[in-house]
Amino acid sequence: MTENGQEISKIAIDPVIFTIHLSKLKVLLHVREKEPFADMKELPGGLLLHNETAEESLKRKLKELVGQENLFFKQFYTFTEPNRDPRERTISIGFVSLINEAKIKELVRWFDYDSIKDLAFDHKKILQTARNYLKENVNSSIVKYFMPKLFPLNKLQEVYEILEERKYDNRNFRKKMISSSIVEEMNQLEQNVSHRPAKLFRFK
Amino acid sequence: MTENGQEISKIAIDPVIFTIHLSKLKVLLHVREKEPFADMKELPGGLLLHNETAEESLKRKLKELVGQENLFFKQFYTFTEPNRDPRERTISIGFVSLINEAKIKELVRWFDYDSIKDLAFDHKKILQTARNYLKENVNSSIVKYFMPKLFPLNKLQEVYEILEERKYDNRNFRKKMISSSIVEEMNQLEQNVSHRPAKLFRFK
DNA sequence: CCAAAAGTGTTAGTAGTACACCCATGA
DNA sequence: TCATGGGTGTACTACTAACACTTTTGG
Repeated sequence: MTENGQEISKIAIDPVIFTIHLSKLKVLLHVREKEPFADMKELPGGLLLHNETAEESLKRKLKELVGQENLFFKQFYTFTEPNRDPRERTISIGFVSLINEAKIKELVRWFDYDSIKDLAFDHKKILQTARNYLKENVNSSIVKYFMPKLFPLNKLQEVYEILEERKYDNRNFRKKMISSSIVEEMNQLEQNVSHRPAKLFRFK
Repeated sequence: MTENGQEISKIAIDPVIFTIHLSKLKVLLHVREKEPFADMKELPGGLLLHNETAEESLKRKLKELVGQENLFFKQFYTFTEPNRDPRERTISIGFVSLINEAKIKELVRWFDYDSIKDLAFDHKKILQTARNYLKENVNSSIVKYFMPKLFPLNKLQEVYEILEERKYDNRNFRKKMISSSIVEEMNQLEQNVSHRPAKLFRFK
């Protein structure tokens, strides 16, 4: 605190990185080694360095975490509770980031969103706010980031359903995607499946 | 800067307070007295105090600025450019806030959004981001904050048109508002107008 | 009686919803 | 031939868009 009562603070970014794997929404978490909250899980955030914007800091973090810096990301809220970090005041800029499972090397640190219990600090609240943001902003340009280049329409439908927590009618869903030119059919079929192979589509 | 390169920063809030007066979108601005940017206009922001969340700080500011603290407000983005304040690092949490013109005592410090030129710091950018946020999030629960308790439907249409920068067909607009139960007719007429008086409505 | 803004209905097109069976493939 | 998921059409409803004239009031 400076002498006139104006606060100075550390600045953190907390990325909530989502992916979909085996029909489940997953989030990247760390296990804390040190106090406070030792052994609890936390979002893989970090502090802003000198001369760095929040977005630059996030990109640095994404590269470190998943080896890539050109993922989708979006600021969704800044958390400013004075005691959210018991050590010293730290405000945290929350980001939602999305990654396609095919780009992930190891799945160890990814946890089912629905099974996540307590997290360190206020990270449970940050996580829920991010989930809510994601749910309210589902559209084809968001969903795109979860999909591989080529995919069957039914996989696309599944991703929409997981993100929005609702069901679509299969016939209506296909009609909508095709007629609104969101996707286009490629001349390829799914391989190595023990049922009728699906036609593959891509985003236009 | 702390010794390991981790940045500490002052934390500001910058409220972009909108109202509509005489069919124009207006914003509350201050004229700076001191350097840097002396005599230029700026958003009426301020620094977070010790033990204060961004939202508490904003409410304190709103009370000071317009005498009320229960206005609509929403965080829309946090600005973190390292040199956005030439004196020392300050990040700013941007808020959109809305007020009905009837609650404003003096209109001196309110400026037409469309006529605002350069502002101090990065406030022009903050202002444009806020305007954009507002435009993309127009709905009846936002528009409500611009309206008095009772209003003619045509005034409501005008507010939608200003916020969204588009026109509505008068007949279709009225049908939609009434049939979707957003508003209800009261048994009162406009007073003291030199033309056919309009029926007054309120939000349900 | 004029100026000013309020108020009113119909039609056509588009988008969304509900619904049940056959198809192609591998095992 | 069976199990598995892929793939298809029609009818109804709801919403959106286009469009022009009459009404009520004060001055």
